[in-house]
Amino acid sequence: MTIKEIAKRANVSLGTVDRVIHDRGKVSKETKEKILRILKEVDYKPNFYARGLVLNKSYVITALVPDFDAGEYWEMPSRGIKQAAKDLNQFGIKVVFFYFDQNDSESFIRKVQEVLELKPDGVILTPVINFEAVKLCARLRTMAIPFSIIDSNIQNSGSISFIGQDAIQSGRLAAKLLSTSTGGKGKILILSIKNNENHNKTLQKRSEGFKDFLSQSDSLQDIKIVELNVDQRESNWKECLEDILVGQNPDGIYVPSSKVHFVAEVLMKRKLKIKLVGNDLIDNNLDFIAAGIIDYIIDQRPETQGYLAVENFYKYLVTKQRVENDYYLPLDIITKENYMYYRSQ
Amino acid sequence: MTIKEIAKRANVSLGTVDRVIHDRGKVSKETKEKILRILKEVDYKPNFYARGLVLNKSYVITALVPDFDAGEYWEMPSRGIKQAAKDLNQFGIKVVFFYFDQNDSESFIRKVQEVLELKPDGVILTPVINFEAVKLCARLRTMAIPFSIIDSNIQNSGSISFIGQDAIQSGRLAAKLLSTSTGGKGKILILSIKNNENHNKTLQKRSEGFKDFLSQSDSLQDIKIVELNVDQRESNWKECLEDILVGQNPDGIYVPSSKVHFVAEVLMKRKLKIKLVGNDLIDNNLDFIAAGIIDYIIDQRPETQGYLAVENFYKYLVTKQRVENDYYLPLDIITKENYMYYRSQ
DNA sequence: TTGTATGCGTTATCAT
DNA sequence: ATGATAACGCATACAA
Repeated sequence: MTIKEIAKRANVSLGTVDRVIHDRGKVSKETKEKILRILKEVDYKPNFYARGLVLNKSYVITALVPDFDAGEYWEMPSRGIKQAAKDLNQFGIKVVFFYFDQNDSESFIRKVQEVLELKPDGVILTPVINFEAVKLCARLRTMAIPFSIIDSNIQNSGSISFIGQDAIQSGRLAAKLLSTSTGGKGKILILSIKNNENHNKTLQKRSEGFKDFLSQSDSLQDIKIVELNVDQRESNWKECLEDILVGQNPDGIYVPSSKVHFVAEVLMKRKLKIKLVGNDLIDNNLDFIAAGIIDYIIDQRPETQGYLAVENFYKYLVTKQRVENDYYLPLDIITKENYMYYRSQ
Repeated sequence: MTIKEIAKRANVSLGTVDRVIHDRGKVSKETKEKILRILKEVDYKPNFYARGLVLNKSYVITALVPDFDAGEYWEMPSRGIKQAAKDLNQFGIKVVFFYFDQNDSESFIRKVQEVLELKPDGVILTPVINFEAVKLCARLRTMAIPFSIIDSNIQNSGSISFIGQDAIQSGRLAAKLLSTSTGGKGKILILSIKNNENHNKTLQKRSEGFKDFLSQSDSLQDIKIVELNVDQRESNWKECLEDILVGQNPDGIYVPSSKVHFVAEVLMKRKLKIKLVGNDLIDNNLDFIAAGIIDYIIDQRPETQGYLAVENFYKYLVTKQRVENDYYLPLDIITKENYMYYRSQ
């Protein structure tokens, strides 16, 4: 059903119908009501193609994400964002990337400046440098630029959506898998590998969930937990790591981040048979999952997170649909027997 | 870059450019080459909206799937297909469902007749009634109607794509999870619940993969496997099931289908603590996963399968993109700690 | 308050 | 072999 046909039905011109549809006023009450009635009756849906053609708008979305080396975690959201940019290009969606150094607040602040100068139609941001990210949210609100947050959330940020993970539940899940693997007993090591003070919120929540799970289960009271950190800013951190693993010799290890491959490396080299659970099916972890050195990876689809963030803007800006506020992605359990079907979804 | 602009560059009218783009001939060799060169130079991409508007085509896709009661497996693919039909409606994609009784070949044959009479632009089919499905593929090929297969595959069918699961690997994965849960030892029961002779190909492959995994692992040679069937066509099959479970009293049970909830029911009722692994996060299994009665569910995203099948036709028919031939979906591992994020993806 | 005309980019048809 | 033009449905500027 087209506007023209509706106009004919209502005995008015299509201009009048259009004014009613867009609520531009200048229509008498009676005709407005009549047209509204017909519109509802025929369940009028504007022709997507005609609408897109005449509007011919394009939208610039900026993606403010940490830079990365190949194989690292932040490559994944970037991939998803790029793929979505490609798929949605025909609808006028353009994505401009701004990469910052996650260990350097100043670099984030500089990139924020560049983003704001661009006056984009939407911003995708990652709250890795939390304090500055919160400030950015406030500025975007006053500038009336819609934004969405991926990875981890900022409460009451005013974003159109959050797309990410439930980090606490991720930790609980890890605890379930690891404790099952060690037969519900033994010594378990929670090993955090950090390289700055900024983005350990997620690590912290995962550890919390992990411990919570073990403490709440009556049958797992025999498990002994040891919590240790390794700081990548120390020059000898790799030796530290090795010393810890050999010295502690636990039955299971949980690394609440994508850096589990560093541990896997040591286990392989030293031929240590220790159950190992970590996060994120990044390239660096892939071989260790395939070899069974890492027993389980918990993955929250970072690629999909990036993709959905862009797609959400498409829905929000182009099709004017409402978008979900909070979008928690599934916590995928990945192991030697199913990892091969998890790449490039 | 529009056709008009390209025409100006080439000093011809836009009609000529159009003839070159669509290779309709009636263009001199020199001008054709010149235009082709410019087209490549500017990387011309037709405006999606204008194209859609002027073509104004609509496509009818038929979905030939088994009927179901609420909460059963086949509800999932149907849901995905419906969702895709809704999302892609604006692009002229219309889906017509034909539900058949999976225990009655005749009903399938009747529905096939109806499908063919409709002369659809595409067919989505499920090879549950394998023999008849193979015949249908042949007829669709001669009628030049593109079709795609979901769930389980038919070799060399000539489909534009297959979207489904790797059933053997699914069985292997189940074996890994269940054997880990029983501590790598004990008695394990493979329990198939059937109600016809048609669709046990998937069950068979899963069982095969399951046994294969156990036999190939040196450390799992202590595990004793018992294989049993329950036939739902017997009036007293529920009692049979109960007798088996109580009589065998195994350490772990693998039900290679979505019907694992029937076993879970008995375990709950009889308060039996037996490790249980099955397939498909259908509504009927949901409460048992939440309660921890079912330890692991392996799910191959049946909803996504349906969605992708329709989306593939959109790509194939509307945007004329190439589509993937074989599309194996990830084997998701679902358990008490992560099931809540797997519904309505 | 209402109606009309123009254009968006592509396709397809009709003249030349 | 080439060019001109109408049509798709919608949005909008402008005329009445």
